[in-house]
Amino acid sequence: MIEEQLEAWLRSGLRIWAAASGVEGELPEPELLAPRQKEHGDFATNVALAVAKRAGRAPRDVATEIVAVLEPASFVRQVEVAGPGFINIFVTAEWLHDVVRTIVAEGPRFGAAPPNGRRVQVEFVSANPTGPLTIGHARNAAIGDAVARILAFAGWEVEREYYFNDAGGQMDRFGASVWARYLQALGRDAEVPEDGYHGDYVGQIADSIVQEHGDAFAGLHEEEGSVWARGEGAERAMGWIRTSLARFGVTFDTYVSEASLAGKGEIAEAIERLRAAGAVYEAEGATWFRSTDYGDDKDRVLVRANGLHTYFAADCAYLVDKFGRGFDHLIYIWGADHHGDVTRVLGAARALGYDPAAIELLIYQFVSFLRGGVPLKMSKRAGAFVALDDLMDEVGTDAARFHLLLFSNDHAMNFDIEDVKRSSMENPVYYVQYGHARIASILRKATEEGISREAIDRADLGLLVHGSETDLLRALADVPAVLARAAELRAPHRLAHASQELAARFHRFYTDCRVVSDDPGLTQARLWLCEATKQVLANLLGLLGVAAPERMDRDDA
RNA sequence: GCCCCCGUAGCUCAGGGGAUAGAGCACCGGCCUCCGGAGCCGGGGGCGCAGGUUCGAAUCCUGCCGGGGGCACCA
Repeated sequence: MIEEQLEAWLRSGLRIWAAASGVEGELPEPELLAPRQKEHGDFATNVALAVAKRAGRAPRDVATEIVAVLEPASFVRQVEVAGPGFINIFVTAEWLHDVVRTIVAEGPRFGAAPPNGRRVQVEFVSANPTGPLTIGHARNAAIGDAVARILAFAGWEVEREYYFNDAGGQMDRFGASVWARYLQALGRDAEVPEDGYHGDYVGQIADSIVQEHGDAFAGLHEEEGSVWARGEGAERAMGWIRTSLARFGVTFDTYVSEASLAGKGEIAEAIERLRAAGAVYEAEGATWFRSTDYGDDKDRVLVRANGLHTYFAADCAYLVDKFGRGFDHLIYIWGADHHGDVTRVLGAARALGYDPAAIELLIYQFVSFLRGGVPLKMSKRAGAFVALDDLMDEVGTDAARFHLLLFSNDHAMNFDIEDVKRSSMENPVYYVQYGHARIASILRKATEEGISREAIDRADLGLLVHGSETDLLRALADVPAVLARAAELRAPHRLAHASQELAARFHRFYTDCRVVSDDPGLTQARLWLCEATKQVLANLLGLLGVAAPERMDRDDA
C-alpha cells in the first residue's frame, strides 16, 4: 500500500532533518492524514507540528526544512507546506491509475490482508431454542456475521459459534408448555402454565410432534413428559432457527450446548479450578465465586442452594471449553443488557489463568423496533413478538441487514418497519445496489455493441483525468484502509458508509462521463474503471452479507 | 445509588487530536437528442452545558444536564 511507502519516505526525511538540525531522541512516527480538501493533497502529515516544540522552532519553518531534505520519490508529484505546518503530498496520476489494475488483479480479495496465523472465535446469536428467532436477535446476527466476515478478510482464521442453553428454568417452562400443547393436540385436558410459553408456535411444535410420534408418549407422567417435550421442542425450534439464519445469510461452523458442557464434566471442572485458585467459597447453602476480587460489585453464585448450577457457572465452563480449543482470541457479541456480566466473566477468566486481553465482549446497543412510529412489544413467552422471518418477508433480507449495519454498534438505533419498507426507493441499500446493477448494465451494453474489453495491460488508464474519474479512483484507493480500520474496530457500519460513498462517486462519474463512446481508447479505460468499481462494491456488500445484483427490477419503484 | 452506551443540521446518523465538521431523509430551485432518473447539480441550516489537557478538541479528562439500557441462587 502506498501509505506504507509514504510513511517510510517521510521517516527517512525526518531522520535526515533531525540529524542536520541537531534534534535528538526518539522521533515521532510520521502520521498520514486524509485531507478533507482536495487542494490539501492526496495525503498530508503533521510530523512538523509534532516535532516543532522539541526543536524549539516555528512549525512552518520545520515543515519547510523537512520538505527540503525529502528525497525524490517516484510516486510523489508534489509536496507543499500549508496551514500551521502541515506537509501536503500529491501523488502521481499513475499511482491512482494503478489502483484499477490492482483491483482487477486481486478481484474479491482487493484490500484483504494475508493470513495472520491467528485463530479467532466469534460467538453470536446464541438464542435459546424456545421458539423462532425474533427481531430481537436481528442486530446480533447481522453484526456477528459481518464481524466474522470482516475479520476473515483481515487475515484471521475465523470460527463462528452458536451457543445455546438447553437446560435450566426457561427451558423447563418451555418443556412444560410444549407438553401441555401436545396433550391438547391429542384432545386431552392440559393447560399451559401461566409462566410458560403461550405463543401460537408452541401449538405448531406440538402438532409436529403428534405427526411424528402420535400419542406414543402421552402416557408419560407430567414430569417425564415435560422433559421429553422439552427435547422434542428444542429440536424443532433449533431447526427453525437454522432455517431463518440461513435465509438471513448467516451460517455457523459449530453449535455448542450447555448440556454438552455439563455432559463433559466441564462445569464441575471449571468450578474446581476456580476453587483451586482460591476464588470460591460456600455460604447460605450456595457456592460462590468471589468476583469482588476482580472488580465486580458483588460475588456471584455458581451453584444454587437447590444444587443446580447457574448460567454463570456454565459461562465459566464455556470459557474453559473455548480456550481448550486453542483459539488465540475470543469475541462474544452481546446486547447491551448483558454488559453487567462483563466484569464477572473477565474476572473468572483471570481466576482460571487466562489472559483477559484475549477475550473481547463486543457490546452493541439496543434496537427499538417500531411500526409506523409505534413500538413493537416483544415477549416470546406472551407470544407477542415479530419473528425474524416476518421481518425478512416485509422489508427484505438485504434492506434489513444493511439497515442494521448502518449505525455504529455503540448507538441505540430505531428500526421502523414501515419506514424501511416505505422508503425502499431511497433506502441506501438500494442506492448502492443500484450502482452495482447500473455498472453491470453498462458492461452488458458494451458487450451488446460488440465492444470487447482488451487486456487491462493494453488499456491506457492515463486517459482517466476527469475530476469525477479521479474522485472515483480516490474512493477506490481508500477502500483497503477502510477495511483495515473496520476490522480493527469491529465496525461493520464503516463499510456500509464506504459503499454509499463509492456508489455516490460512481453515480456522479456516470452522469459526467459517457463510458461507451466513439473514442475506443477512452471507452476501454472507462470500462475498466467500471469493472473495478463493480468489483469493490460487490466486495463491500459481500462483507455486509448483502447481495450485489446484476440487475434490479425497475418496476419495483 | 453504582455500571455501560448515547447527545453533531428540522429528522436519522457518519466523523482514526488537525486545515472551511459531512451524508441520507425532509424542504426549495435546477438537469433527460445519448450507456438504467432507484440518478445528477445547487441552496439554507449544527458539535447539550461548564471547566481542563494540547501548538491545535466534535474527538481525550473531570463535573453537570438530558435520553436509553443494566444492576438475580433468571437466561
